[in-house]
Amino acid sequence: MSRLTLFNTLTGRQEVFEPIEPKHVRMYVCGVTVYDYCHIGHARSALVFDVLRRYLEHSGYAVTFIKNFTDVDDKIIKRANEQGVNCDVITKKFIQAYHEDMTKLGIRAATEEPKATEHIAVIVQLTERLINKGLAYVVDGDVYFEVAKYPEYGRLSKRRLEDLQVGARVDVNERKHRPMDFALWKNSKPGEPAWESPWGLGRPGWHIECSAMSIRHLGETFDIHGGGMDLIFPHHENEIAQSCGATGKEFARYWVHNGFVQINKEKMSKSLGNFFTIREIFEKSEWSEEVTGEILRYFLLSTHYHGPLDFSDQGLREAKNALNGFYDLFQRLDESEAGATVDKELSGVIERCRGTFHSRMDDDLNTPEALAAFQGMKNDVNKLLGQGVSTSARKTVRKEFRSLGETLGLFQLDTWQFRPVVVPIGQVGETGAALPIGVTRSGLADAEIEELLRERNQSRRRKDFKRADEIRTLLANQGILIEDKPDGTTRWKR
RNA sequence: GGCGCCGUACCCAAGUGGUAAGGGAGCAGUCUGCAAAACUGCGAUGCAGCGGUUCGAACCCGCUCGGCGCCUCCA
Repeated sequence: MSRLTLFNTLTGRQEVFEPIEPKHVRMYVCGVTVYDYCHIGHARSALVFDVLRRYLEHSGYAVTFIKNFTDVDDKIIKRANEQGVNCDVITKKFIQAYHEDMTKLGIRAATEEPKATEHIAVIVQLTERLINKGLAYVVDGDVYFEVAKYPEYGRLSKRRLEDLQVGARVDVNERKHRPMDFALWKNSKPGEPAWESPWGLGRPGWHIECSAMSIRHLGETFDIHGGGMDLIFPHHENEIAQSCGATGKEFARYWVHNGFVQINKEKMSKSLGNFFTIREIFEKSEWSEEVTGEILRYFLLSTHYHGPLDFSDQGLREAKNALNGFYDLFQRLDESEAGATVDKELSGVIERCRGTFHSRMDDDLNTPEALAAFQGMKNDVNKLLGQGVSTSARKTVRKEFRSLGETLGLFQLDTWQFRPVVVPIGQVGETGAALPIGVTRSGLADAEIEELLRERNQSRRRKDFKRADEIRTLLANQGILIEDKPDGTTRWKR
């Protein structure tokens, strides 16, 4: 087991993580409201918790990971009305889009991905429980949680009720006892999705669904609850009030929140219109889907999850250049060579990287430091490679990058080549159709490249460097980079 | 009005009491027919500013300046 520590928003401190069950972690993360495509901010949040989940598993825990879809909500209804379709047309479409985007990013599906609309009965039960306890009240088919009845309200977001009421916008809903009270159940208007309930036809409020689904899938008390910083208040504060109010037990023990993705130091958001969707970035990328996914992961993990992160093309380019170095090394590791003079030193290098990686990740998932550990191993291996490393030791190194990198979703590709689709010369442009993603640079088939390199090396042997350089230029124009090795052969990459 | 975050080299970014990781870009060198890659070297006497605590502070305390977030839906 690891000695993982996590920054817990609830206590405001970094704490040693100890799950309720020794070898089993139960975590819940607030997913997305499915009314539009996801942007990079959603990607960051999803990635952070994917990495947390993977690292816990890597550390020997079994993890039950629940991530919900909010599929009943004002914004969804609005969007459906605009398009003159049923809500489930909208939600189905964007749930599918979500899965597509996450797959491209290498983010694994959660153990369960429950939907609010499939938990109406549980939501109703929980609401009844709160009414019976005197913590909620019914007004004309609406049900509200009475915040004043939960004395600990504000303990997550460190706010006092009095402070909130001063500057907060006055709620126009006069049916509430107090402005801070929030809806558990909403009386539905005609044309809105509605379910039978003891209070008439209606639909659930936003916060109650997460309490209901997390309790349903993980129990009344579980280990980790996560989401973006913006959910701390009021969403998570309300979840705590509802859940603890209903069960009388602690809800989640560790609250983990990720920082925002920003554009020019401003929060990326729909209202500001300064957001990039995940699919837009993949579409615009000049690299293949796999490579683009890895660039994005490297970029997003190069900043600690708790802080803000400014999204930029330059940042992406730097991530790509950093990754180039790793895959250049992997290519050299694939080449075989006799000699094993420094194999022993190499195992020391691996051990050191492994130790650093774990201690840095244990420290509140310090992924920037973890990446630095990989850089260190890369540099050390590069130095040793010139001194004689056996083929089996090379394989061991590559395997180590792969297994440690798996936690971050990095270093899993066989080749860092920008060509999921090879379009032999002559075929490009004939169809006139737009090229698939990743082949914007077109390319030559492997055999054609090998043939040209054969000719070039013959030229070099004849000292016909003019012809040799012509071929280099020709290949470069097709996006092929070549590197001459000391033994007279040439390696190439796209 | 309340609560909170951030300010480290050209850029990105760790470090949060013991004398500034790492990456990207740049420059110089080794190697090379040339190139690429790799390797070597160079690069903040200083961590927004000013005070204070301390043997010692980027890290703790106070004030100031600048940027941002939440309090309304938001990852």
